[in-house]
Amino acid sequence: MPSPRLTEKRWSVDLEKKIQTEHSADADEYSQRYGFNPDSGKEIFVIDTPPPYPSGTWHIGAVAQYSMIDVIARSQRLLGKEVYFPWGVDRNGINIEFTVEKNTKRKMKTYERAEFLKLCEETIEEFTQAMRNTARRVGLSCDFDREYLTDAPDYRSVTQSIFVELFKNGTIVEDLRPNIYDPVEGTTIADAEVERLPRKTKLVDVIWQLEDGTDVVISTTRPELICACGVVVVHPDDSRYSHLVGQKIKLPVPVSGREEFVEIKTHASVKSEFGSGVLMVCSFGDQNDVAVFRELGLTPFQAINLDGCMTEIAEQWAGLSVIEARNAIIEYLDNNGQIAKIEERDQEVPVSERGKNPVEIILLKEWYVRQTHIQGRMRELIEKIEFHPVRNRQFLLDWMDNISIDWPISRRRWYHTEIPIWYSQDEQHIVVPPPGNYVQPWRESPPPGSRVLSRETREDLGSIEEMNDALGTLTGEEKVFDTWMDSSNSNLFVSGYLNHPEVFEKSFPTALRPQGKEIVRTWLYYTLLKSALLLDKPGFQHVWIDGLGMDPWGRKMSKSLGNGIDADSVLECGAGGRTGSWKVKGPEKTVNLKANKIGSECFRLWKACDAQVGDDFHINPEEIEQKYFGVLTKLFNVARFASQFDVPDDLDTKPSELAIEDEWILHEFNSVMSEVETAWSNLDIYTATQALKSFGTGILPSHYLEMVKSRLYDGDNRASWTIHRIVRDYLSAFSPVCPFFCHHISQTIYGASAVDVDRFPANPYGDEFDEERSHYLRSMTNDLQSFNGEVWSTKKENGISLNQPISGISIPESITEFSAILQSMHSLE
RNA sequence: GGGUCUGUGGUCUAGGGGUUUAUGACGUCGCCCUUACAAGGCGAAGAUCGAGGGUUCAAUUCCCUCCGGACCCA
Repeated sequence: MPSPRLTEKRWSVDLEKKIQTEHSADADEYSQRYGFNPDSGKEIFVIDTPPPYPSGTWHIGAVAQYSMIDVIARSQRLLGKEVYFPWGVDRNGINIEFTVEKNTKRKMKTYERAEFLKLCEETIEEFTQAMRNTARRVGLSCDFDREYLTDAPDYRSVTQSIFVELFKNGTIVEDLRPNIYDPVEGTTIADAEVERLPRKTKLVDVIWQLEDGTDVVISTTRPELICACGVVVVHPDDSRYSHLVGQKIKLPVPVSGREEFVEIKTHASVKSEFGSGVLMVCSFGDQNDVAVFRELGLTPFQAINLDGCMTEIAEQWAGLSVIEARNAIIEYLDNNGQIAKIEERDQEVPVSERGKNPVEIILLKEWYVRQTHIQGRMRELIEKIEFHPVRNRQFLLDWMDNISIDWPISRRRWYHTEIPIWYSQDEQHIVVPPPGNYVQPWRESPPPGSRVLSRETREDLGSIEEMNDALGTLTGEEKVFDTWMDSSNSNLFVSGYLNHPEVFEKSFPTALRPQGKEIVRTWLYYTLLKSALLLDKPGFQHVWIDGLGMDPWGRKMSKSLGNGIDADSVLECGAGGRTGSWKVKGPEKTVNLKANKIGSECFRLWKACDAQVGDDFHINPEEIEQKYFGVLTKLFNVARFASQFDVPDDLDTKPSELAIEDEWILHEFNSVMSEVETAWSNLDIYTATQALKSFGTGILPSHYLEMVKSRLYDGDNRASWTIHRIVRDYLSAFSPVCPFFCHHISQTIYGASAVDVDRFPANPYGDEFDEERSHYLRSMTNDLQSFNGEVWSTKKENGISLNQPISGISIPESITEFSAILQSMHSLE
């Protein structure tokens, strides 16, 4: 073999790492390659990448998903778009507060606020650095120079400006409403942040009495809320109780500062078969209570305070925690003979997603984004968005069907974006900063140019400088925003809203929102809501919703199950002679998975080939290696083989007199390439990668290369033109999936990197492309393949080695045009 | 408990009323060092298309029920 230009014997993870290091070594070269240049004149394609939340480890499923977003970014560049692939990190939120609390064994509220914020910032920066490394390692072609952090002043100022904008247009309101509240963490949370855990609860049948002394049994799991009971209801069709309706019933425990009788009414929400079929409605046991209070126009009581303790109306139980009060009241009722029965029940208790604390519904003055009024319009706007896969649009629509209350956006936490408001002394006015300022009202005065608004009418009354005297002492708002208030601006931020209006003009609606399906109800929904409220636009052109990474048995990966797989261990598997080994808890026993070499290219190839977008995918490192490392080896060898033959000077101009087998493979290649181009345009990674993989490991090496080997060795430059043209263009088309692999090979053989190609490779026939001729040649493919297979197996059966001559085999009529080459290929006699 | 999605050889996947004796890949088994590649080649075995009903001349495909998984909700 003449010496190949590609000198490495094989593809390896060490080679991959070397290429990767060189690739990011020169920062200028890197940003030339992957940076966003809005003035390039190309069509702009902005990707609203999901800013990951740094928590110490980056979930391998998320990394896999992210690498596919990179495939999209790179394929869009290949198609000639000006791609902005941002690198953002979501760093606001209660998670990092918990981490700091855990690390220092001190609760947040025992700190000075500023001191605590500093601890959070330092801790999250460490986690962020680990994440940046993984992002580079998996080959993300993000514009790392423009990294955005959601806790940085530039990002937070956008969140704050958008809040002011929405306040002015009437979409943000302040109100005293029932809110879901986590008493342990001391903050309001949104519907979307509540989850349910199974617990044992006591269902208590309490004996109440009517005015005339008749006993009525009412079942409840929350006897401590009797003091907040506003009405007792039965089902309108329940004949057992119809005589009760309209009567008054006495609360079975002493209360303070309220009427001790309530009326009995009917309500359709009562489940007659539950307990005794008589229901006490309290402010607020659950969402249904809230609804009943609203429908019947009752005035709610405040039974639980911000610390999760009973208020004054609970009489002698005031000041006790909810649980203490429950036990004490059960005991009290029992001593008075007012308990008919107590039953242990399994119940799903609503808890906060982050703190896992049972939540309460209490009345609080909070800030809200109005959303119920705009659902219809949002549906119209969503119609204009293309979903990938189409069926995942349903997740969004289902969630929207369930929206019945506004979105509470204020939180009583610290490491979040502050609500940018100061209140005047008489509380009638509010002061908001001018756009472009990040403010911290809990420790700062309003910046110059701040505006004074009427708290009630939102009317702009003038600047702070003009109004200063009328305001008195200002009080800064201490509350902060729900983190989704920040992250739901990501598409606006990366598209240039407020900061780069001329870019925003060209790039909104944002070209693509890629994300996982588990955050449709939050990130996707809230982002679309913002776009609708602010701009009355759809927010995105495409939404790409991927499935989740599961363990090898299809279960969710979690710490408690012990079935997690660390992303870095897979990416580094095979580097520096290290192999990978994973102990993963399976459904029956712990399994030890082993692999010798994976790396980023193999990992990306696996995800691109093995899972359709939207389907959950099983992550098994053994399988990734077994199925896909060999593909890289094969492709590498094809290129290495080609690289021993001189590269023609002009690969762009097709020689006029090609042999029929050259023509044939070019047409086969063309047809694959047009399928790939279409697939890349449709964000269809699976189809593009599959098509390339099967051509590159199948028909190209097994049939074409075998046919033309001798011509190549003989220095036939039509054959070498054909193979080099195909390899070069193939690498370009494949570069989105395995960028370092393709970069290295193309750079070595052709002196130009496949990752820099910004036009999808052209059909070598150009204007002379003859559809009929193409069809005619490709119609012979099957016969060629089976003829070759037949010769190979016949030789084998007869113990003839493949390079020895064989006689008595005739070439089928359908492929007689290939007679000459087939004869020499197989040494037919 | 409800909604949405999903279930194809050991594993992963294609297809989506008849052209299917179900595609391809990996793995398994047998044979072969063949001048890029044993990280290769040739060949073989392996699936009542989750289970049960129904619609139809015909179901892996459509419908229903159930079972398993995922996501979401009460």
